[in-house]
Amino acid sequence: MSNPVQQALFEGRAGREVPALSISSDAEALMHAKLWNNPCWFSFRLNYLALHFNNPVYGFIQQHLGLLRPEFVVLWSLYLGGRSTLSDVVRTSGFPKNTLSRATNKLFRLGMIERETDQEDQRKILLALTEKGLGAVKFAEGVMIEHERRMLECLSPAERLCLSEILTKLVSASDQWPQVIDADELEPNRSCSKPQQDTVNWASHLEEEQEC
Amino acid sequence: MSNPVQQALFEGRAGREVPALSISSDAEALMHAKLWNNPCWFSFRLNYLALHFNNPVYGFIQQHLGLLRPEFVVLWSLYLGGRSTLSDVVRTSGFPKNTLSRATNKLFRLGMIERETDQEDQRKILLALTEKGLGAVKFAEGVMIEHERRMLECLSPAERLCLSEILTKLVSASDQWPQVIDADELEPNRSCSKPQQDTVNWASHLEEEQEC
DNA sequence: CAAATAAAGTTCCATTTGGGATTATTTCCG
DNA sequence: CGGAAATAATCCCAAATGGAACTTTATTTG
Repeated sequence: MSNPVQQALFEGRAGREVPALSISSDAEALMHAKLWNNPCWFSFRLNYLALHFNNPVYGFIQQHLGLLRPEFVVLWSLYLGGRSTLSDVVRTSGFPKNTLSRATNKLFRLGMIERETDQEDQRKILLALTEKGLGAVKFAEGVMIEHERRMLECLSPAERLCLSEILTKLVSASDQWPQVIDADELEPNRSCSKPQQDTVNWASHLEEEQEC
Repeated sequence: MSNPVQQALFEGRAGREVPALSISSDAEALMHAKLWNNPCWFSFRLNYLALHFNNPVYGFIQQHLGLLRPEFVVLWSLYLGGRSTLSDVVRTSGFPKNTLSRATNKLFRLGMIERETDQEDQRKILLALTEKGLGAVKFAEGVMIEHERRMLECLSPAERLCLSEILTKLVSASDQWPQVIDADELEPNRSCSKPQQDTVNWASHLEEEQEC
């Protein structure tokens, strides 16, 4: 562990190594700072890469299928998981349930899914793709796979393997991460200038704000 | 390359290896399919992991600082990049400019940023953190770093180094990815059942849809 | 140099979003 | 068994969002 980058990674401070390249515009300088000098290097790059998948792909889906992201999320879930309830889709997608309920209604009116009340448990409504829904998914699937392929083509096969293994490890560990952060858990001695600061103070200015 | 996972990665089909574990609920089965049987393994895991950072962290920020995500994005940008214009933040964040314009107004009214018209170019308004804005960022920074640390603690130092290098490579290549996907680029012979299908058909049902 | 074009920010307004209450069904437990 | 708690899905409505038009200042071009 002689290398400063390895040292930083060991301490959990990776990603602060700065590639030496000349910066032309101000926006480039800002992007450079966000990418290479960000204390949350991992999360920022994660969001950055996710954005570069989502924007083109969901833009395409909206333009050519007329479906919003939550709507396509339902289709994709049913494609991968088969007949499922709305709650199952909610739990595996991170979208709120009323958003997906609306999405489901629209897909049903478009004839892309079918609904059937579960006779075992009449609270549940089982959702499934129709032929039309499957066609829509298949239509988008090619574009999604192709875009992902282009994103990954800069990596060697070994690097792709390594990435897959590491992301697998992260995803598998994710059930041990806190779903919600509450201030009580924060250890009081952080690098903050005012250690004993009241954590609720910040929000107190908001009540005065009405417009906008 | 004897191993089927390596073979899949070489062909760009990684992530379809299925860990043998027993599945209890339906939602778990669906999640399993999404994680381990998803043709877009990379993008799904990317979004999944990003969600597990964003939801807790922005939930915390909203609760304790009273700031929405676009508002905090502006603060974080100014923290990392120093004095910047709104357009620079727009270009490096992926949020639309009116959303960030509103965010900027709110931050200004809260006294968290200051604005100064650039005397070189009077179209530009330079934004900078105030003491109060810096305090808010610092308050959130500890929580963000801690949450990211917890996400990465399942990896060995070598794995963190490897992940950092691979994400760096991906981010660096991202300027060569298409920003937008148009159907003209699609090669006609895809694995779709109807190769000659009109790509615009799908959206044609939407005009009829009024309510919801 | 004036007209056309571009760029930075804001405003307008229709659409989308999501927290919380509501309804209906099922499960739990005394 | 029967009331309380839990679960599935929807509804209501205020808030957030983002496309497009607009205003102002700068740059390009004929």
